[in-house]
Amino acid sequence: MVSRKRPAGGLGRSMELDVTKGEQTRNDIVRKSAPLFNQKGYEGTSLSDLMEATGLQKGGIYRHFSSKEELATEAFDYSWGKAVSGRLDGVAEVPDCVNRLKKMIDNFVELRAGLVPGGCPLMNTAIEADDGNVVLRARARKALQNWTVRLSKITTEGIKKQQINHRIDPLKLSQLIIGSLEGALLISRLQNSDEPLRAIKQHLSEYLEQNVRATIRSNR
Amino acid sequence: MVSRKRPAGGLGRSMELDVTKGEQTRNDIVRKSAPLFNQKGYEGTSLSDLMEATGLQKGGIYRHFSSKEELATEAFDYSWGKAVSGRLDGVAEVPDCVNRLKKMIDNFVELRAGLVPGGCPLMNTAIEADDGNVVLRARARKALQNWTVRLSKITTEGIKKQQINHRIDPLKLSQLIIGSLEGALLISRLQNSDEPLRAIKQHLSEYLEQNVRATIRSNR
DNA sequence: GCAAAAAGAGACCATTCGGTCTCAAATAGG
DNA sequence: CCTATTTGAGACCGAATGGTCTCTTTTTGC
Repeated sequence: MVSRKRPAGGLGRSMELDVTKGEQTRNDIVRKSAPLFNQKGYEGTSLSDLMEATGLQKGGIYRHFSSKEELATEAFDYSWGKAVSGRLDGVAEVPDCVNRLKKMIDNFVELRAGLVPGGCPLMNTAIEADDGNVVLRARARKALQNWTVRLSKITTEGIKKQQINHRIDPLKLSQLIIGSLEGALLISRLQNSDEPLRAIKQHLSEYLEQNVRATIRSNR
Repeated sequence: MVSRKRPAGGLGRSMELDVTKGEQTRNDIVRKSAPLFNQKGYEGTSLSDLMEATGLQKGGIYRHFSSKEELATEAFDYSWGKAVSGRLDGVAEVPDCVNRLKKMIDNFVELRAGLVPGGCPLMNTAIEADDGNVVLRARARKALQNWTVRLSKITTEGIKKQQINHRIDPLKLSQLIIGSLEGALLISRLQNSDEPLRAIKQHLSEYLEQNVRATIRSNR
């Protein structure tokens, strides 16, 4: 494991783009364990669960990860990555910044199922790790931070382009949107109903149009 | 344990209002374990934790509860009861229904700390039990249901008294408020900042005044 | 104050937990 | 093809888990 890996442009035996057997297995472990961690939580997911899901024995798993926590961390990153990319899917293509925010909200509401089994990784991890695992909590914080910044940039751009009211605080707006969506998701999951999510989408949409979008002649 | 309890009006030896030693202990166990469950979760709270918190041995605890789950359930009810009573504190006294909703929101935002250690029991339990413990999940659902109905009644009364726009759907409004508050709480906890909570309070307040309160002459 | 009932301590139990280590099998570079 | 390295199986470990049961101590009603 020194410096002999990745045969450069070698079109050798591997069919999966220069990926060593070990690396492939490692990725598989993360990919297969991510839904488990998201559904059952860090503590709720046992080594036996992971063995069953991956089809490996302990030795096989611990060969690639030094601890359950390390695996859980990477699994969270994997789940979060999927969630974020889903929510931002097609967002960049929308020219108007208010519509871009609305598109993101729409993605959140519509894609919530199927994308990542077990609900929003951020919410799940934030709550479980809140009074416990510091590593995971830090990861969740970073994830939220990252998402917030992404949204804020849209708003900032919108203000610059005079599409968004310049009195709007980008950070606050981002937190408002994220909080509202996460809260509605919580209610929706508990009630087994899409209604709360659709209601918040409607609510935020009206708010964005009425209070966020720059008026034609926004003088004061 | 037949029918010899509670000496009626007997001002006998008990100083705590006719409460048997056993009942007292039982209550103590619930009261002392509730914060633990709310902070560390159901799975995250071990029997040893409970023994330490209550100052009892296993035998002492299991004398009063048949399982950890039974205790956790009662502990949730206890925590939730405290949370609800805190949030509704002084609400009934407010005459105007819109102001009553605002008072409840205010209570939620201001009393969030100190009341119940570990955050909102509903959110915590809902998420941990979502893909696991069915008993606790049912309890969380019921709690949400109860809270929703309480808010809805305020809105319904407001509509009848012509304080609230009759086109408002009480159930949807309740879910909007609850979802927004819970979501903001999640963000606030993760960021260690009150700001998101204060922002949602402001946001909801404006929404209530502009879109929910009945206008003097609400004709269409 | 006494006898009966309730309460609690704590030894004990099987099971599962996360984690380690050895050794055989599979892979990979020359 | 052949050997060095990587990979994975699985026996093993101590600690901790939730739960049971017996026996002493305390409370209780009379």
